[in-house]
Amino acid sequence: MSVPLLRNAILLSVTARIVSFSNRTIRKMSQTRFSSKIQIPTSNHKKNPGDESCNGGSAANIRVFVRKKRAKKSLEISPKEEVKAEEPRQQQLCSLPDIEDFAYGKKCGYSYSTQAPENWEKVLERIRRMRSSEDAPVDSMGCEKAGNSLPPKERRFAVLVSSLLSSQTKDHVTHGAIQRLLQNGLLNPDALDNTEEATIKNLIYPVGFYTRKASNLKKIAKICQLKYDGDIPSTLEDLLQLPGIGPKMAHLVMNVGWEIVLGICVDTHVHRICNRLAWVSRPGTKQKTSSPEETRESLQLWLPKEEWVAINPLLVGFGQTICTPLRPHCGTCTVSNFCPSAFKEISSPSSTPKKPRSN
DNA sequence: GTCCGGCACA
DNA sequence: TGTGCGGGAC
Repeated sequence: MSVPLLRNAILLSVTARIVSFSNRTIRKMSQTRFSSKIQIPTSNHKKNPGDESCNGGSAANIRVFVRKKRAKKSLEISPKEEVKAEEPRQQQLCSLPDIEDFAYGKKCGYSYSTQAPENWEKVLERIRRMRSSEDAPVDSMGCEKAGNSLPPKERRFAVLVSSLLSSQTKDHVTHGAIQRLLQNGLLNPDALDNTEEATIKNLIYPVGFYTRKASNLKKIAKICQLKYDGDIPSTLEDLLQLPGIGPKMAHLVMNVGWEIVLGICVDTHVHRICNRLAWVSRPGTKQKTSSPEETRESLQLWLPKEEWVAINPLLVGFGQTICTPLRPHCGTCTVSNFCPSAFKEISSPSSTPKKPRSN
């Protein structure tokens, strides 16, 4: 399989996590729609690969943006801000390591280990095999094709909304909420902006944290209208300025919405499993990373970029079925002999992996 | 660290 | 019935 094709296939699997395509649809689409070359907006395309002076995708930069975002409590849009947002992107964006550039961390002055852990390829392969039955909730992606049938701009907005609603919410619940928004003509920034928060809240119920999400949706719709001409932000830093969008969701939206891979989407499963496998560590130490962001930063230093997108659905499903947060099923796990944490946490009395909840 | 909020599971 | 799930804001 050629590299672009492989990339498309990988991209598809993560797309599925968000917009919940059926597996059959994915297989079908990988032969059709995505067989063409991925289009990358020129404004976002990466700059000089060797330029380490600016690192748009680094955790350090993301933390700066998150800090800025938090400092900016109430998000008011003014023409002044709009001008500010137009700062040269060249200064904000920059390249991430090439696949072969494992020494990237050193180049950036980080003290993370850039050494790939022993046997990582074997471990990934075995996890892939364990996951081949596709019995994890992440694989049973309802049927949400709504976003997919929309024009690009609306599809991107649907991806953003899906991401926001999906956190800590079962896939079918997210799907239901998206469907209701769609049926009511609210899956676009203009309509959402002109809708009562209470209405949005009722429509998205019972997704997790629906009150806050309804409020965030309305704010996001307004921002998209005023600053992005009804589209979604096209850079990581702009996405991070949206209320309710943190590093994890921002990377997911970049990957799925814009089809640009700037970083690994690290959620709680990826964070937990990478630490259990000792694949990541705090800078200059062998201690576990303390946050998903730290995990992302550490993982990106050695994991080949080809794996950046695929790693999320792979480990999420693995984390849902076998390497569960509580009582991991080390007895049935085929990588336990490579895992320094195996059998060190209280295991479930039965060795049969149970069907966990979605997401 | 706590809170958000429904829900699955021990 | 209590608890943990999980990303983001504070």
